[in-house]
Amino acid sequence: MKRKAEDSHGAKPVPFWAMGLLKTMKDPKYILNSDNQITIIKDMYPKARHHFLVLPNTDIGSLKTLTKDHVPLLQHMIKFGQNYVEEHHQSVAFKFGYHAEASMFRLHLHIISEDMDSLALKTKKHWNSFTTEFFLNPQQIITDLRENGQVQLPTKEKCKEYMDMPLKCHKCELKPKNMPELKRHLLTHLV
DNA sequence: GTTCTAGAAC
DNA sequence: GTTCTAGAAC
Repeated sequence: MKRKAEDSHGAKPVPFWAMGLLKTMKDPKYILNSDNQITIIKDMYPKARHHFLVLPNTDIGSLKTLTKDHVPLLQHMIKFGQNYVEEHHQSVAFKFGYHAEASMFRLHLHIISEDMDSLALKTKKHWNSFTTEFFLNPQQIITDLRENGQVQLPTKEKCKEYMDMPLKCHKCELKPKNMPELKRHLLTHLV
């Protein structure tokens, strides 16, 4: 019998790259602002002209480990992000949200400008992670915690369904046949 | 998460 | 023949 990529307890090993955010949030080159609770950084591979991440300074792995006690922190993360973009990018429209399944360790709130104009935006998965229900409303996360004490996450199957959805423009009804067509089309929505 | 690339799609 | 995507990465 061949051994799978699991340790003796059956837990999946965390790949080294999944720890990347912990390093990035300590790198002055990427840090935009911080306080004693949270840090806001530039995403290393921005999927739009402006793409930031707000992370708690304490060791919160993901949405799965959140409890009611985290509600004030989560509210602070949103407010901190709002203040940052209002001060530095006043005329730019942003979306705030969490990925239902994050690849990178350490909870992170995405703040991404609505242009989606970026060389690093390459795949259907990239696109659907910001434009389908895979992208979770941060206020809904807080509501879940208040009402249920935990976050209501879509199942693994639902997440795969969102990732596999056909491409659709987030600003109009166009359904491009592939990524290059989508990216060309996005330019027509730029101001 | 990204990079790389085989083979599918065109 | 070229473009494009999906899956492996020891």
